[in-house]
Amino acid sequence: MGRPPCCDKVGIKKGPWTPEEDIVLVSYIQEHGPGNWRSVPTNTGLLRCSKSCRLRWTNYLRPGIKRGNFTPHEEGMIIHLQALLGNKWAAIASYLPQRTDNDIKNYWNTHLKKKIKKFQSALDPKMATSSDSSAYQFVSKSFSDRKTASFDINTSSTTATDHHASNASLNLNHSCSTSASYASSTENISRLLEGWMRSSPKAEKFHQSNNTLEIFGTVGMSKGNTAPKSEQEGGQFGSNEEFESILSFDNMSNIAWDKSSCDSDHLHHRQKENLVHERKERSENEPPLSFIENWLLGENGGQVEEMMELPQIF
DNA sequence: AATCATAACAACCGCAAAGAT
DNA sequence: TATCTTTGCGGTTGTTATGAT
Repeated sequence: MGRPPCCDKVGIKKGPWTPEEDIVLVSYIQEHGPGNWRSVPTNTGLLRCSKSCRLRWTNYLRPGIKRGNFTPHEEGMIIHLQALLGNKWAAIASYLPQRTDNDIKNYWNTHLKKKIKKFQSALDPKMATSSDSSAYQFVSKSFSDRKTASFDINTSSTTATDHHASNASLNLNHSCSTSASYASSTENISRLLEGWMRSSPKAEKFHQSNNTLEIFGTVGMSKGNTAPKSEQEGGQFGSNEEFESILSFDNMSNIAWDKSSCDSDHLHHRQKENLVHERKERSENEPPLSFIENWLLGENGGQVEEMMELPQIF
């Protein structure tokens, strides 16, 4: 006999939360702060298990959460980070302000995985069948192999692969569905907490520990890695070779990993440690991923937007 | 208009790590 | 140190909405 589920008690409600339940939960957290979830159902009268309450708060009711409509920038971040970290959704979420791990995970599973698969198919049907190739490896290999493709997800037209084409472009114009109508009501509930988040020391502490860092304006290419000049000329690669030089393993392996490259004052300590830890784990078995790491950890503030637009494969 | 298929995403489950006692 | 409790995480499922036939 296995372990009984946490919510199998008689009278424990499951399924979608109602606005009324949300209000009860938010009101309670507004007063007591998040945490001690075990006592929440008891103290609020909610017929929910503690886990459900925590999840509802974390994924929906918590202030500052952005729902739906992932920007191309965010898509790029997710793809890069997934390639770098794997399915560490919590770690990935820590780099995306206002997004929850659940949201990112769902978006990856329902959107990005398909897009990448489609892109893989367009470039190399054989690679597309290989389930263990990460997006990063795939992209790297593709460009190392000097294969190019034009791919427009928006029109669902995949023009495979003119091997003589000079430019690679993949316009993943996201086609996110509109947010559920109920989402807007949770936004309203979240707004109720804004004043509380500003005024309560307890809430402030919570906010700092949970809210992700606004890294977009603070990281970019490290000093050692010069951004392509075409970036300054409008955010496009001038040639396939230039693009390839950014993405190929050969080039990346020339960039030595150095913990000191993490030393941006702007980067959250935990994020640094996460990446350092991940890096150590991978370093023995895999080629360096220094490019992406430097891109994530570097100091060229304000260039990230441009960087994300440069490799338009994503 | 009805039915079926697919997409999107909210929520649950079980495991593991961290923290408390 | 050992045990118990709490929390966090990732995989998976269930429900609803939307589109196609």
